[in-house]
Amino acid sequence: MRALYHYDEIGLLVASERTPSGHRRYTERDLRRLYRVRALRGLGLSLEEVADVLADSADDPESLRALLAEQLRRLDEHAERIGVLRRRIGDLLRQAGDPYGPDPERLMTTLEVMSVFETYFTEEQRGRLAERREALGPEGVEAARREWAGLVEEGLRHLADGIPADDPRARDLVRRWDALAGRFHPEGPAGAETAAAARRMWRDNSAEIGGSLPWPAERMAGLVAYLEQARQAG
Amino acid sequence: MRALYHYDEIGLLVASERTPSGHRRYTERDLRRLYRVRALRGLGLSLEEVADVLADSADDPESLRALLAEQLRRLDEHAERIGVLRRRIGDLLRQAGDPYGPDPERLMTTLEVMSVFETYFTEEQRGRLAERREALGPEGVEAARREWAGLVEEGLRHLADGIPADDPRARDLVRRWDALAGRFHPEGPAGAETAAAARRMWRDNSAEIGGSLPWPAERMAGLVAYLEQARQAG
DNA sequence: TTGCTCCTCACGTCACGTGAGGTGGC
DNA sequence: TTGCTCCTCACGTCACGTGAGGTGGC
Repeated sequence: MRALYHYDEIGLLVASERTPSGHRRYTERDLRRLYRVRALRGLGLSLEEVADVLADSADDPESLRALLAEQLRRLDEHAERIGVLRRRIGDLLRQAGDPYGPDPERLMTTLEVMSVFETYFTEEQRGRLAERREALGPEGVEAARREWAGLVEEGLRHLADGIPADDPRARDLVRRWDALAGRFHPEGPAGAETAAAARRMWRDNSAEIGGSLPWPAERMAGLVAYLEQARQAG
Repeated sequence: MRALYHYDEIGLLVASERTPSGHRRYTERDLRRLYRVRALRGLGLSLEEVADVLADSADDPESLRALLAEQLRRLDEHAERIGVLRRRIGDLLRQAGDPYGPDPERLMTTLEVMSVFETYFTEEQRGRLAERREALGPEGVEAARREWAGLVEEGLRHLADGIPADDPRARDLVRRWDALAGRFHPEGPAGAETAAAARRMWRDNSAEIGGSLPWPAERMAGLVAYLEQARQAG
C-alpha cells in the first residue's frame, strides 16, 4: 500500500523496526496507530488533523470530540451545497427534457444567465433575492412574469410606433416596470443596491439575458435602452 | 482572475485579441464562452468535461443533457457517502457525549475496530452484514448482545474453573456461540465466508476488538483461543 | 513621476497513483 | 534459478492560489 510510504515520509506513521534488508516491520503498536489513522481518514479528516488528534488525544480527551463535531459541521455544509447543485441540475434537466421547452441553445443561454447573475450580485444579495422570490411564492412569481410579458409587449409596441422616450406613455411604462421589478427586491437600501446591480447587469448583458427570453435579443436590447432613456427623462 | 490565465494555458478559453502591449482583450463571444464555462464549473463539472460539452454541443444537442444527468448521478452518490459519514460521526459523538459511555481511550479503540472491520470484510460483505443487522432490528441486535454477554461470562468462568477445551460443556458453549454469531451472517456460502473472515479477524486482532468491550482485552483473547480449541476438538 | 492593472514564470496544494529500476527471501 | 514482495526515486494529478519581478496606461 503506497499510503504507508506516504505516512512514513510525512512522519505520521513510521515503522518502529526494519529488517536488516530494509523492509519495514510494523509492531502491534504501529498497527493500532495505523488502524486509527485509517478510521479517521475514512471519516474525512485530513492527515494533518489525524496527526494532531493522535498527538493531542493523550492529554486532551476533548480534542477528538471537538474534531468530530467540526467535521460533522463541514459535512453538513457540504451536503447543503450538494443539495443546491442537485436542485439546480434537476431544474435544468426538467427544462431540457421538456419537448416544448427551450432548445439546447436556449439552455446554454440559461447557463450564461446563471453565471452573469453570480457576477453582478454578491452571494448575500442573491440570498435576499431568493428570499423575496420565496415570499412571493410560485404563483406570485408566475403572475409577475405574465404582467412583465405584457409590459415588454407594450414597450416593443411603443418602440415600433416611434413613441419618444420622454413621452408620458413611456414614462408611465417605466414607472410600472420598475414597480413590478420592485416586488423582487428587498426593502430599504439593500433593495436600491440590488435594483442598481440589476440595471447594470441588463445594460451590460442584454444580449445574454435577452437570449433566454421569448423575444429577439436585439429587440430586448433596444427596449432596455429605451426604458433607460425614459427613466432619465422622468 | 488567475483562472483566466489557466483557461488560456489549457486552451479552454483564449482571448481572441491582444492589445499591442500584450493585454488580453475578451470579445463578446469570449465573454459568453466564459459565462458558460463558469456556470458549468459551478455545477461541479471538470474543466475537461466543460471543454468537451462546449465542443460537442454544437452538433450534438444531447451531450449537455447527458453530462448533466451523469453529474446528477455523481452528486447523488456523493450525497449518499456524506450521509453515511454523518450517521457514523453522529453515532460516535453520541457515544462520546454520554458521560456514562466509553472514555476517550475506548472511543479510539472503537475507531480501530471500524478500521479492522474494513480490513477483513470486503465492501460487499459489509453490505450483507448490514442487511442482516437491519433484518434483526435494533431489539434483535440488543437481545443477541445480551445473550452473547452471557456466553462470554460463561466462557470466562469455564476458563477460570480450568474446564478443558475438549470438555462437553466447552463444546456446547462453542456450539451456542457459533449459532448466535450465525444470526448476523448471511445465508449459504456467503455466510460461511463472512464467518471465516470474522474468525480470522478475531484471531489476529482480539486485542483491538477486545479493547472496545467491557471485559479485559487479555481475558477476551484467552477466551477466543479457548473457543478455537474447543471448535477444533468438536 | 506615481499608483494601478496586467503580464509571465514557477512553485505549492493534498494524498496518494503509477511506473521505473533495483534488491531480498523462499 | 525463479517469481514474488518490498524498496527508493520521481513525476503526475486538478484547478487554480500565491508570490516574485517586470511592464504598460492614465
